[in-house]
Amino acid sequence: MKTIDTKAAAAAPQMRPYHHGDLASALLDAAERELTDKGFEGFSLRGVAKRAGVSHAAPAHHFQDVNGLLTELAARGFERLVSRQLAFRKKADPEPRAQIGASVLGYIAFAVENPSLFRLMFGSQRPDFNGERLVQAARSAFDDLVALAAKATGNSDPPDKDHTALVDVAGVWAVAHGLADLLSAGRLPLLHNLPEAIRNQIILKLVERVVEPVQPS
Amino acid sequence: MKTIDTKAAAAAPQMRPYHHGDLASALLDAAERELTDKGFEGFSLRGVAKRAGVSHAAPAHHFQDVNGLLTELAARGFERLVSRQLAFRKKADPEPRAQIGASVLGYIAFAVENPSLFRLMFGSQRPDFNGERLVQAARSAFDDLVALAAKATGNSDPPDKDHTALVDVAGVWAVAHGLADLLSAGRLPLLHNLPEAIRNQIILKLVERVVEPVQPS
DNA sequence: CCGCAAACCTGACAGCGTCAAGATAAGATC
DNA sequence: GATCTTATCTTGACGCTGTCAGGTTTGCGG
Repeated sequence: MKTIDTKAAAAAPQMRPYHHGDLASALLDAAERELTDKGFEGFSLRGVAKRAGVSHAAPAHHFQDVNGLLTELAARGFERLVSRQLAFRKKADPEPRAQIGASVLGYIAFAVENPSLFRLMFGSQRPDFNGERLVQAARSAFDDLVALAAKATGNSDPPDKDHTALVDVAGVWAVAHGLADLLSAGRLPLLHNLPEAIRNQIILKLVERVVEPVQPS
Repeated sequence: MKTIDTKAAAAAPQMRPYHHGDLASALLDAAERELTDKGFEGFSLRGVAKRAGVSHAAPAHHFQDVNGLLTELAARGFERLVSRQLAFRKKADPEPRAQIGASVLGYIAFAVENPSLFRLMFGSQRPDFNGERLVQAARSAFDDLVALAAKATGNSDPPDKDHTALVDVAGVWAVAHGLADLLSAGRLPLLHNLPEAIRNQIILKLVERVVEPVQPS
């Protein structure tokens, strides 16, 4: 008979509502809380299981091991990173360079809002970066930026032969990631202590410099 | 000064004396090997002790705990980061902007050469960043860059009121750190697969863009 | 209704960091 | 030179971790 818990079925109808209902996503939620609470170095699989209210060995049935769980967590992180950038772009001027600036601001905002997740995504070796899932999620963020840079500088097509296009992409990527990493770690007090408006202004100015080739008049 | 017992050393060189002589630095050496071998996430204090040939509890007499050892390791890392930058600067043109470029190349070279140590220094929360030792070592790297940027742009004195000087410093810092982090993690294959000469050329071009304020006239 | 397989639990194992207590060597004091 | 002191290092134990083996519950297909 249909003795399925209604709220569990409503929460994730496509998942298998066997015992717990949807332990897989419940574990992911718990894992994210564990990550933000304990940091990615204090992360514990047993702690996640306890948060989800299951035994310490239950996660093994949904994720191969703790690294598998972290891999899925990182993949979701990359997807959210992209959507954060898109949200910033939506509210910005459609002009390509403004879009790049908005993307960078979104990138940095994500890192500051989710420092532990950001470290897991870029600083950890525990997620499986050979897996299809994670690779694709990570690449989508990159491809987005490449396309934007190409539109802004007029250098079309993927950057290969011509290094000038490469400089643009690498520059934006580097500035965004460098600021994101330093700011999310609180390692750049000069910028960190500024009011957000001014800080964003500075960031945008930096992006302007990087993306615009120096014109020798 | 520590003098190893002569008869013990002469009689059986492979049989270590009860008192090591200079275990503190031996542990640091072993810790660095452990770090490069196992990565900063697989790092184990017991593994370090085994490498140094002592019992698992011996390190406690020289470092408060594993985080204390990692703190010292990170502090030495910052010192080496500075010296690596200085080495690059020595071989470069004394002109301020060339010096900045050399510094960035040194920064990146250090990160690529010591990826695990770099993560420990910037991505980990285990070292004690409140301790005097580590703070001073980390600041020296930063101050160096600030002084250089001031010299290059003509904006003297520490960057405080005027944000333009701040943009310069933050820009160079961000580009250097962003590229260093991404390259050392192999997360920027576009640049990573290029021959080093071309890669350095691109990096220098990027630094040029960031450090040079856009001149409207 | 029955059986089966998926989902979950209990218990065990080795490895980890750390504390307590004992053993040893080096130096100080007499 | 003998004894005391103290720093150094070892051994053993504790609770924590991730993972595996085997047993138990649960829902679904026959």
